[in-house]
Amino acid sequence: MQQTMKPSARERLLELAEVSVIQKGFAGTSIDELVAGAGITKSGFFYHFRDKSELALALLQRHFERDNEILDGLFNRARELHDDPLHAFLIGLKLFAEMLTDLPENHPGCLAASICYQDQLFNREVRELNARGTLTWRTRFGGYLEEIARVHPPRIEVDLQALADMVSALVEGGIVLNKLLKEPKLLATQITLYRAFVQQVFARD
Amino acid sequence: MQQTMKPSARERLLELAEVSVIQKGFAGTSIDELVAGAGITKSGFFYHFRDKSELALALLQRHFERDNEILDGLFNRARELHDDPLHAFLIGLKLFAEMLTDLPENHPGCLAASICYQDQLFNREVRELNARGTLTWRTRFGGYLEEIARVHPPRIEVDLQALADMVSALVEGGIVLNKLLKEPKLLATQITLYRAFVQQVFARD
DNA sequence: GCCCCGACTGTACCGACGGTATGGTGCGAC
DNA sequence: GTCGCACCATACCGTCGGTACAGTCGGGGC
Repeated sequence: MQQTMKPSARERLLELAEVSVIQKGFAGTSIDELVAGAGITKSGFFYHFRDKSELALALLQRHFERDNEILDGLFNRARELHDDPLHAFLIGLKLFAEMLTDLPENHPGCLAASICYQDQLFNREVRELNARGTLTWRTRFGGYLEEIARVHPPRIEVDLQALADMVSALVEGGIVLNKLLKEPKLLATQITLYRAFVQQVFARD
Repeated sequence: MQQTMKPSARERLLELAEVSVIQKGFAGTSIDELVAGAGITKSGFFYHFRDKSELALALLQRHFERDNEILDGLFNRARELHDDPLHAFLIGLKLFAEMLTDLPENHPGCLAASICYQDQLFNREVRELNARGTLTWRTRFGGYLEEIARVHPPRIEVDLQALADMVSALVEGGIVLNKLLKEPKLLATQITLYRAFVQQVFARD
């Protein structure tokens, strides 16, 4: 009856878990609930995942991959629109802010922080993947900024790595503030502000 | 034997809970563990707190109070050191950054975000207190910035409320990044960067 | 001296949850 | 035809948050 063209139980579990974790947090997402939703039994869950940590791992992995694809898309497109790395980056940030207006919750930062704040629940592997994901952001934005700095020497002295980390911090923090204050535009506004800062740092005039 | 000048079981519970929550998160802090540490029984815990949410409430309240005292101390002292609101604010931010270098974990933002990411565990009261605490920060920094803007008209167009929220976002996000990457200076560096931004926005020349 | 009250203790129990164990089944590939 | 993947079924464990309720002990008021 219910086995039409099922996208495999594992996929269904991940899909359900993603939605639930974003809504209710990882600790608030029970295995029983997931298996009920996926129409399988608890044994089925533990066939696919050794434990809940392994589910978190798979979820994080998926998120980071999608995340990188999206960011690549945005900033590569921005690069096509403008030759100068600074202006391309500013366009990219604008696109990024626009994207964040639309999907304020569906973000890996959400997952990353959620896991970070309950990290005693998870094994080393999960924590390491989480750290690697964050380092990817540092590398990405650090790279953009260094490229910019070579063409446009900064008007004030700034630590470029810190300026790169600021994106991550604002996204993570913005998600928290958004959740607390229920102002969906907040995240986008912060990125826009960051954009203004970058402009101030590098733009001559 | 062990009842010397006991600071009341309730106080002991709060003290233990604070340490444990910061280390292991709220969900990772069990009531059994707390009562064992405080040398009382589970019944004793539920005598003082209706449930775990009420413990969170008390914890948050304590944190926000201390937090406000500390920030008042820093920025009032900064104000004594300089008459101009901009320079006083910049001094205050420097003091703030220095403070964050020392106590990177013992921060209410940590608690606030920890609760925010598991908010299905808590009742409305806790969530509202959490939101109020964040609004306090917005009001505080928004006030400083408006005062500054009256004396130093911004060189670029910025939303002052967003610029105020940026402090909260950077602190919350900085705590997450610090936890993930284990770089204790990260938070202070971000505040220092924010300071540079504020300077760029308002300083003539 | 008595009684009440606040601050607990002690015991027993509940349901939800993560997780383990173990054996069984349907079905497609080879 | 048999191998193994993708599950199912059942039963059970420890931990945790939480409930229920009776009992205890010391101090202050009367």
